[in-house]
Amino acid sequence: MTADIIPLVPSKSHATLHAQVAHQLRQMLVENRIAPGAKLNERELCGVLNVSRTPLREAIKMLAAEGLVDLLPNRGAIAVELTEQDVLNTFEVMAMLEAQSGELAAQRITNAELLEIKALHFEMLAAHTRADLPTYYRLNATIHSAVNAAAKNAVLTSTYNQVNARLQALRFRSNQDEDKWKAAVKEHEQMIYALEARDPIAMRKVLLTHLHNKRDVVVAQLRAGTHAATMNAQA
Amino acid sequence: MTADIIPLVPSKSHATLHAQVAHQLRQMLVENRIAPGAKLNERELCGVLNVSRTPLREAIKMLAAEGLVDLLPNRGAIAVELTEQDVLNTFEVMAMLEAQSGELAAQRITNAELLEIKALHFEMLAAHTRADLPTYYRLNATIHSAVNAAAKNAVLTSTYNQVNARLQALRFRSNQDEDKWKAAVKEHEQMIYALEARDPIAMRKVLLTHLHNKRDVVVAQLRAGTHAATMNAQA
DNA sequence: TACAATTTTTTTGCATACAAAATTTAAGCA
DNA sequence: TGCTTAAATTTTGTATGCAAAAAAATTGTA
Repeated sequence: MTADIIPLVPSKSHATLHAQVAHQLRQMLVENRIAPGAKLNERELCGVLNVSRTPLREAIKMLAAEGLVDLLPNRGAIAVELTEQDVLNTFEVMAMLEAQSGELAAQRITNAELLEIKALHFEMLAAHTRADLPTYYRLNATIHSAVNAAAKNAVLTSTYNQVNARLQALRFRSNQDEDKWKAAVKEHEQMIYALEARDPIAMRKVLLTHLHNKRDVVVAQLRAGTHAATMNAQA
Repeated sequence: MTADIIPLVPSKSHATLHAQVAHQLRQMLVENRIAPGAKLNERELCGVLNVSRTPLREAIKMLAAEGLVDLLPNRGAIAVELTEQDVLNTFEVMAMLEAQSGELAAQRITNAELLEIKALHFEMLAAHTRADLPTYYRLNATIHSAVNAAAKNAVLTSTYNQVNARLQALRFRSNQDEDKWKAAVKEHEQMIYALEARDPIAMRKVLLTHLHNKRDVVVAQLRAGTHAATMNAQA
């Protein structure tokens, strides 16, 4: 018997086209390569992604179920455009999910997980010191995911990821000022302390504050952006 | 000019086929007409629902994004089968969502909304007295939805509905004993009091207890069911 | 020019067609 | 019989085709 043939195709790229397309579209929406409110033209996207309409449409339906696009009957899909109220509502849910994740994580985290989070935290401090925003954001997201994973609840994780995805497009361009940034780093430190102490209540409190502040940053930026857009429209 | 022709097709049935199909499949899954773990054969479902594979597949993709079915590459979709751990995880998230809904509802509910919930509660008492389980369940779900609506957060509502849908299939057949049932009714009463008092903390507490008990009922039933299935398999 | 109606073009939604993969059935052989 | 292997069938995944709806362009008119 010959050795099994191990496919060179990376296992990460899901076998099916619609899954790949969904992944790519999600990325495009999160990175604002498709603007909020913009129409998703099927023929156009088929060209860009090099697939036929069938898997593309299947992917779009998944994104609709995830709340990333809106379906308009006979008029296709558009990237969701969040009103300020939508953003506030979303943060209200996110805060709850983060608080619960943190509370459970403080109860269930293993030493290995805690050490990894501490390591990530130091990496993030480095990025902050270098004012390397992209790396900071990546590590920040990784830390929050790690806390979430430590809660050991797959349903919570998937719910968290889904709601969070809707906000990513906003945060992607958010450029907080130095004071707010320092405060966020401080909150992350308190988070580490709460995890080390296995203190669920402290953890919940820190994360609620953290999310509260994140919300304020995003809403401020949103208002500034809306204002700028209004002025552009007037010019 | 002639009078406009008003279509007899109910406007509720969404214009697009894939949306209708998604609705029907969701219903079939929730009502256990498609058993957990069962394969969703496309050709077969096309016959039952009288549509071609295109809208059917689009609907299945939406249900996958909602977590109601699992997609197996090149092997189609199967109705999700929740392990006991999955059920516990789901209830952990549901409890959080209900508690938050209740807390917000206590702060934001209008008098009109409160009166309607009280009316529904009395209807539910009637159903309980008559031991009319189907009506009781329907009203119970309606009340919980009404509380949710009173929280005035659309993101919370859609998240709640999505997570709840995964449990509906289990609850559909759950037949609680008289003591548990009385306790549930009692909890609903306390809920009304907390809403009337606009007491968010009491509301949160009641709902956490309520969900905790619901979880225990479902898990007990699940174990009984699994046990029965095991015995059947042995026979 | 401005505006309305009509034609043309584009786009979406659904059905069908075809290829690849998986499953089932049948055949071959110890 | 029991098991492996190969052929037939089914099923999934993707591409294409067609009709209806929407959007854009054109024409006609004041």
